[in-house]
Amino acid sequence: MQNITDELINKGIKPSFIRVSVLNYLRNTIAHPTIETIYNSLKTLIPTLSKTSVYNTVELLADFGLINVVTIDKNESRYDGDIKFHGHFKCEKCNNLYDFSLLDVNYSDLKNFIINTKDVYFSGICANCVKGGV
Amino acid sequence: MQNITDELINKGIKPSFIRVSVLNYLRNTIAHPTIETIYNSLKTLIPTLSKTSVYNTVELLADFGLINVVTIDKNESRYDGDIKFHGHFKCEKCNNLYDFSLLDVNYSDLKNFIINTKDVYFSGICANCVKGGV
DNA sequence: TGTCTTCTTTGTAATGATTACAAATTTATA
DNA sequence: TATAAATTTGTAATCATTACAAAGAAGACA
Ligand SMILES: [Mn+2]
Ligand SMILES: [Mn+2]
Ligand SMILES: [Zn+2]
Ligand SMILES: [Zn+2]
Repeated sequence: MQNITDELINKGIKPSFIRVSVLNYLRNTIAHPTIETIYNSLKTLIPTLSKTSVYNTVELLADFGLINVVTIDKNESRYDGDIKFHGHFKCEKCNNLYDFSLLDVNYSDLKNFIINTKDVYFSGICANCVKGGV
Repeated sequence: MQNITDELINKGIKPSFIRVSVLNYLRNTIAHPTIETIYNSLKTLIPTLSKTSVYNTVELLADFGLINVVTIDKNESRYDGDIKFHGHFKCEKCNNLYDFSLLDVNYSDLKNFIINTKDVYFSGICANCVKGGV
């Protein structure tokens, strides 16, 4: 938890309880939760929490590069506390999001372009659903 | 235009005027237009056109694999008449969408997964905006 | 401590793309 | 032509996200 606080301070962000809680939550889940899920998960820890604060907080954290926004879902953003470069797979059956390693993305045609973000989104059926699901 | 009609027929889709027009429009632009843009562009050709029909049509075309939906834009889908595998770059300054060649995407960790779609989205500043924009 | 200022958090309303759906229109079939 | 089926349209509903002003908490200073 101290490291989370330090991460915020190092970026010049005041480590309010909400900010520390949201960042800590995202750093300790692989679920790539939605706003709704983050909100519900922290509600017991922070009973006065508002959904607007969750929106505000993830926007702030994303702006400072502390988390990533995963827009693989067309109608609901998901948030990722893992900012190492990796790909995302969405299962069309169970809707779970999986991380996978990206060794390299080999491209051309972008001479003189400045590339700031690289997102790789796959979709299909996950191994668990392939062999019968739950 | 005949080839567009045939494409629809080959998929078992009745080639109504709207369907042929939308598919033909998407096959002849590199702009990756939004629903709004498609609607406005075809309004002169089809004065009675409704936005709902544009939604219905692109959904149908996408379901049959005749076009691709590009969800690089968080709040508005874009549609692509080019179904060959390629990446998309979104310029944060001019908001234009650019195609680029993807030689290969080298990944691991997806053993026993069935992969149906692969999307590669980059963002940053395009070459034109880098050297001063318009 | 009390006052003033600034930052954070909250609740509510507005926005806007997408979806739902039934009526109207067109097209196919007998 | 009459009937059925498919397509198209207009309007209303949905719902994630954004805007915004009020409320609350924290910091500075005397
Ligand atoms: Mn991830
Ligand atoms: Mn394209
Ligand atoms: Zn699955
Ligand atoms: Zn540009």
